[in-house]
Amino acid sequence: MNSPTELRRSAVSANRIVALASRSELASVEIGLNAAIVAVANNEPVALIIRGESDVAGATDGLPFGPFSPREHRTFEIGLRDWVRAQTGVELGYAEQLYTFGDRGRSTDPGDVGPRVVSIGYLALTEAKSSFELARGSWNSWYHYFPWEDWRKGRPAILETVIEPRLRDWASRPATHVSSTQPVSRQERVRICFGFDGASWDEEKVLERFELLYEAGLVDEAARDGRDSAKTWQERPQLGTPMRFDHRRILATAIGRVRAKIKYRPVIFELMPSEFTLYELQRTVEAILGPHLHKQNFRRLVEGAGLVEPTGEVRMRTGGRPAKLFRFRREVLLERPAPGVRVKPGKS
Amino acid sequence: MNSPTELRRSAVSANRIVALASRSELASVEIGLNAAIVAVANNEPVALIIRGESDVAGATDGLPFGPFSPREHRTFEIGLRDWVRAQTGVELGYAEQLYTFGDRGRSTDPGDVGPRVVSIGYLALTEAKSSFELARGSWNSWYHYFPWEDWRKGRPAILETVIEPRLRDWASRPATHVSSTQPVSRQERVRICFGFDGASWDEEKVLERFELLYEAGLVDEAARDGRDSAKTWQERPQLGTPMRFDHRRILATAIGRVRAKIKYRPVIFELMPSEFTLYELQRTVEAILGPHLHKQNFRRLVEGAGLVEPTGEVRMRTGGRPAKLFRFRREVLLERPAPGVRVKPGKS
DNA sequence: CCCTAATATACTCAGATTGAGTATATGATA
DNA sequence: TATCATATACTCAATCTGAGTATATTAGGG
Repeated sequence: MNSPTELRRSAVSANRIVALASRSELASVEIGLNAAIVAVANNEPVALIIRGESDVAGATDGLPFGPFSPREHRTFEIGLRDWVRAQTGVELGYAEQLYTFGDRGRSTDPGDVGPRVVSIGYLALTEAKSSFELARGSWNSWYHYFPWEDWRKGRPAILETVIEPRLRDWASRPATHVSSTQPVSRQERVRICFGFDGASWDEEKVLERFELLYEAGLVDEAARDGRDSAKTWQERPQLGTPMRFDHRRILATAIGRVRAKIKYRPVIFELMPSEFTLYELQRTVEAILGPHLHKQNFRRLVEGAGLVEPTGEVRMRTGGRPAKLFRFRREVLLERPAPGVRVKPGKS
Repeated sequence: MNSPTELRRSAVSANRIVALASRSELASVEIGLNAAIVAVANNEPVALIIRGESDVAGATDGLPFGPFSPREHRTFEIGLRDWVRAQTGVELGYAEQLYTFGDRGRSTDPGDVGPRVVSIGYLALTEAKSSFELARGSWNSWYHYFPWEDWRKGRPAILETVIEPRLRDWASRPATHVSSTQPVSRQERVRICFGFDGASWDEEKVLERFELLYEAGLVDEAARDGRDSAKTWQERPQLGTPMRFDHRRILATAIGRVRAKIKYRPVIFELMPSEFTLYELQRTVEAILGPHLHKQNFRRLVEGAGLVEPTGEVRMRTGGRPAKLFRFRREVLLERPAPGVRVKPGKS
């Protein structure tokens, strides 16, 4: 088995396909880089938001956006760091590519067949500096844009009062396009994504939830893009602050990715100062993940995994017994395959 | 906190940045879609390979590659499925975006400043059909391209005999560019990626390992791209079959992603026929992950997680007691947040 | 100066999960 | 019908995990 059985009748060589790629129909694509720059400030998870002119639907907020110029930059990431620094004054720590967005019908101009902007979304993590140090933009809470993701005070009321009834309504209507590639019913998708009927809430499904609200026409972007589903609502509540272009979708992707990532990579420390107490670390994790964690077990986990080491110092005036200060043990990266904050929600 | 503190002095609006994106320096980027189409045939993990004309270094093998034409396709994925079907006759099951590759110096033509091809890599999983059903291309074993990843018969000898001495040599030489963004020494990277000095082997680090070999100039692609490190070797062994463009890098990314993914999503069933025995399932998982698993615990895990249900039928002529046939229980998707084959290697 | 509130840190314990073993069932084959 | 080879079932100890109680150490009020 596994012997290469290249079929000789394949007349079209890969070379010809590459040649195809040079034809004009392809040259009309433009590439932009979008950065979801995430930080935690005062236990609030924030993203760096640039306010621009209103789009046709009145949205002003957007993510930092920069052109990718092949001549200047050897890689996407170098380009990204460059213009983020130039535009906002922020020096990115950790950065990873998220997703490349290129769907038609996501732009402001739904019918366009002209040059399309393909945007490569990046997730970047950084320590929250004071807003006054920003050359441009501001740190806004995630939950400004995704109020239904904010579980820090328990299940957000907006789920019961607004989202659930409308999504159930939408799910009960027949799908416009019955597609065979979609084996799961609307009902089931709604149930799983939003944890209705006793299904559990998966904090990582941020994008799936946003996509569902978009499909159902319940977010402003759907109306702006002229989706039919948006027209079926008599009056539509505003679910979170809308963003320009498809930036809210990119931010949703970023939030989902961070929430998943801190569980298996020690990226949480990108958001922390160099020295911190274990409780500060826990609060930061909670800011990202949502519900509170069991304090004692969190400590056991973090220390047991060798993620941190005490500096020897303590922090006074904590309101009680002084807290030991810790720093990130970079060496874990060399010791364990995938060290992360593998936490599960608990009591207290 | 978290009140939007947009600074008024930000004169450059996001709109102007978007306008920038329309300038000619950006219009010169072309987009291609690459698919790493993965299957398992006779317990061998394979990818669909297209053989084309030799590149300057003599590499002929490549991944299926197709242009992305914005006019024709609403989304990348639709475009991908379309030309994969047209080119190879394969109907893709599961597909997910992997990564967008755009580094300069990765192309055949290192000094180019002209139009750059940005390729969006996709991972697709499919049930292995007979090679004769392929309109074009052939199913080749992964390990053809990455022999050091094949741990099915224990640690591959090539690691000891060829890779380790050369990587140690390379690691002991000073880095050409001492970069502050690279806090980990060459020695440490080599140790962690390849599991030397008692470090554990992480089967997911496929890309990291390939990148390291590339940096060290030990794979043919590095010589082709004119990397200095490749010139330092008197005679260079061929480490795996080279591929055209940066397709081996894309394939490495794909392998790493599948290996990670089957642990937390039930994608393994995309590679299986609709009915199978538990041992067949285990063999497929082993083909993807490498070392063998503990049989009894594997069964307990898979059944316990509700991933499969018996069909009631049995498969005779297994060489012993007949094996029950199972099918994938699609309902798990609706029950558990992230069901996958969370397996760890074991004995027997 | 001592008591109390508040927080940090330490220890305990039962139930669940996991690694790894042994035992039994059953068809194919000689 | 004995034996082989494989499938399947059961067992058990070690570890991990969720969740609780107990103790230490400061700040601040009287």
